[in-house]
Amino acid sequence: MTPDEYVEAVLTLVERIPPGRAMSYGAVADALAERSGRASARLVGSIMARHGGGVPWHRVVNAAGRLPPGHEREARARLRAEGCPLRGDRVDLAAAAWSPEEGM
DNA sequence: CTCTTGACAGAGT
DNA sequence: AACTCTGCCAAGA
Repeated sequence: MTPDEYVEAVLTLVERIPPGRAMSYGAVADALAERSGRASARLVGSIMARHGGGVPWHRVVNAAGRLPPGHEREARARLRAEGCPLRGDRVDLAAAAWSPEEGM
C-alpha cells in the first residue's frame, strides 16, 4: 500500500464515522493496520492536519478526547451541534466511540 | 544519510 | 488533573 493510498484509506474511514460519534487517531490507525500493515497514531494525525479538510475531521480526536490544537472552538461547536457526548471541552469517548464494524 | 518535527499514546511525576 | 518524558514512525530540511 502506497502512502497516497494510505491517506485515501484514512480519509475514507473518517468519512464513515456517523454524526455524534467519534474515533481517536490511534483507533483509526488501528482499524487500518490490518489493511495497511502499519499503525501509527502520529501518522494519522499528520494526515488529518494536511489532508483533513473535506472530511468530518472533528469526529477524530486524541485518546483523551481532546480536540485538535487550534481548532478546538470549531470542533466543539460542530460536535455540540451533532449531539456528540461531550465532557467539558473533551469528547466522552466512552460514549461516543465508534468502530467500522458498527457502521456496515 | 542524519536530525528534527508532529491534529499521538501511555506511563510516570 | 495538568505536565513531562519516552516510544513511535513517516515526512521534511
